[in-house]
Amino acid sequence: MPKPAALVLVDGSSGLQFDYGLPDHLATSVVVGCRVRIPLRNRAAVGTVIDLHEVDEEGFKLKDIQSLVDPEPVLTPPLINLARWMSDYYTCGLENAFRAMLPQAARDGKGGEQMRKQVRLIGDAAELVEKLGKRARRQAELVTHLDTQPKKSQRLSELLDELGVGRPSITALEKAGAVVVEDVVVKRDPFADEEFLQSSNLTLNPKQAEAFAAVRESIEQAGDEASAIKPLLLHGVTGSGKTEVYLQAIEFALDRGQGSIVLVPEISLTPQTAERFKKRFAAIQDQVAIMHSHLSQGERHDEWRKVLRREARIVIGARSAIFAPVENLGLIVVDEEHENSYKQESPPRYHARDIAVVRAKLEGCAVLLGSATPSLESWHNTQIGKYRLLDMPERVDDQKMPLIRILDMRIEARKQQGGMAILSNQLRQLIEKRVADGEQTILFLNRRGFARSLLCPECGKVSECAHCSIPLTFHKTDDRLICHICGYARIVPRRCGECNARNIILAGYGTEKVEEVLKKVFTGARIARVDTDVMKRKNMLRKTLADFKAKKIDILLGTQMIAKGLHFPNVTLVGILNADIGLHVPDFRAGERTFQLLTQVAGRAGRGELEGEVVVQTFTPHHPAIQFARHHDFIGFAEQELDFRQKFEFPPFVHMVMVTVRSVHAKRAEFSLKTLYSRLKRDLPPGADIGEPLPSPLVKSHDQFRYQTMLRAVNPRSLVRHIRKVMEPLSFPEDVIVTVDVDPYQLS
DNA sequence: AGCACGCCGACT
DNA sequence: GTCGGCGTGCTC
Repeated sequence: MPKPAALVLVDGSSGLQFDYGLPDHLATSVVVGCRVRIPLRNRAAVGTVIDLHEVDEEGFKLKDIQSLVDPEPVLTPPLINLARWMSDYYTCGLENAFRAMLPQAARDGKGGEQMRKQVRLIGDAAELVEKLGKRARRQAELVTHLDTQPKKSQRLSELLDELGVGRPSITALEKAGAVVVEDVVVKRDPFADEEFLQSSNLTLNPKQAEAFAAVRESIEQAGDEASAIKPLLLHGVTGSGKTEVYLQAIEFALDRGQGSIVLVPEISLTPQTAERFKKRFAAIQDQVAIMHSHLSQGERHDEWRKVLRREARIVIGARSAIFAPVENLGLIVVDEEHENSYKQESPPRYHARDIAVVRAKLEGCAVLLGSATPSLESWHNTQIGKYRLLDMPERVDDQKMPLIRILDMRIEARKQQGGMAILSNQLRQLIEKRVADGEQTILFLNRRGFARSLLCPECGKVSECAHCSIPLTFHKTDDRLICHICGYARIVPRRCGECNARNIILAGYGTEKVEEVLKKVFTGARIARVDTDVMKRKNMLRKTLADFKAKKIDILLGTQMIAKGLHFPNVTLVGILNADIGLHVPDFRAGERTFQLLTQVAGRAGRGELEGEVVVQTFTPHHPAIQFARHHDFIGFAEQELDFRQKFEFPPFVHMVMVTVRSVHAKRAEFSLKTLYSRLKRDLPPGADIGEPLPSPLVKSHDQFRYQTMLRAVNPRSLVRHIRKVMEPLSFPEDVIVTVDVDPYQLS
């Protein structure tokens, strides 16, 4: 006889799904999306209800759900559908998709408290070792080890890792009463709240009004089941007032009772951004939830709860906020949609902008992507009619775009014989004038440290990281060589490790070196440096930027950190010291990234009454990314770049899937990839192809050797299905890790 | 005999 | 993922 049952996806079980019976007291409260406690074998487990249906008990008896972790469902039906889509598209496993959607605290249902298992020794070590003797060698080792630990206890997972013992050994000791395994609470931070004064809507200029009308229309239409509503791409130059359009669109949705999600890149989610949104909706301040990675577990959980309970209807957040459980969603905004930080580089390797588009489709809501330099993926979609393009080509303040000058550093290098050609004469003169006139300068260099590498002129050896295959960067402040991949640091050698030569050369330059040069050249000027090294100290960044705004600093030198979103009206000169960094990396997106970066940095100039000027120093002045950026010509750049992408079959004309094999043993990684490659190559779906198995451009990282092969296809679904089918029956050695990255952004 | 360890299949 | 069952091989 058929009986009602709940299909439960069990946590941490690599995808097990089982049916469970519904006891009377839970018959009505268990719905799809609930987290439940269930018996599994002889232990207790937690899982997510993914379906309710009827089953015939044949041959076995259904076990009952024991209890609810959370009285309410934590995942809405559209989110479950979204997770299914993700697991299919990214081959990531449904439970991985769910994991991305829920804050950890909500997953374990322990009220936001993070627990960990701790093993503590009770009883006398010497006595126990004596008793265990040589019979239970492993157990004796454990006891001896625990005896040396502070409080005679250690985290279970660490213990297993460090000693290489199995869980059974600990269970045996536990049974014998020699140790106890206990749950320990990890403390969370408190949450501080602020007060915000209401700000009101600004008047929209004609272009903004046009864009807003389109968004409004989209929000209104999205509700109708029948109309497949197009995503909107808002191409608005820096300073064209995109945020005001977002704000009014959110308000419009809110008036209809609909919630909104606004995604911003992690770096732009500064207190100022959050403040702008909180201020606009100050009357309903608690309705704005903020989500980003710098919140503590508890804080994140609190914000997420506010959304779940419908206390917050507007969510502002970084990447993972796309999964906020907003009910009756009206609008999703993805600001700076071209930003690479929307791509998650750990499983599930999703792209939040793409998820936004899919979620909008599933939820039947509007989606608005905004950028001054749209990704070629999104731009292409407007060209083929998949997305609707909205255009805001002018600044709200009617300011002209800054004049951009390109300086050929090849000529400069010839002039400054033997020098490093860091600062051209023209740029130096322009800065001098600004300092004299009391105007401010921003200098941009996307490389931190003092020297890029230490080079031996005798044998050509470069000091490399012990764990990664890249040169170590010399940091003068710390007087250390530091690896920018893994953080490994070592003292600076006086002699070459290879040939013992003494005359080691500092090759290439970074912000530290430039700061030193600037101090020598502009004596008396007030100079500040902004990069992750200086800004490690808390509030240092905020203080430096405040000083700069207060005109206490003449020249601000920095890395990417100063490229985005900052508004300083007194800055009339922006210098890009080396536009070529990042241009010659083995990545088909190198040109696109450089164009985006140059445009963004240039946008820092002339934001006030005074006109701005931008100087770009480069060794490749004719590169299209540089030339089009110079003329503020996004469309021109997109056209030529798309030509190139089409000709060489790169995204957005195909989808790519990167298969990477990692291992501490180079040979094993290489061999495993070759095996995998030969199997992937058989029966490739039509239209798909696979590249040679090769060492990754960064062949060694964090002590692991990496080998990769790139697959491409117009239709990613069939390709991913093929990869999944090939990999399923395959097992690799324990120390070999295989990853599949769909639509990868990191190619090294 | 008692224990460690590796392999394998089941878990509703 | 994790547990239990089973076979093997080692030590007492």
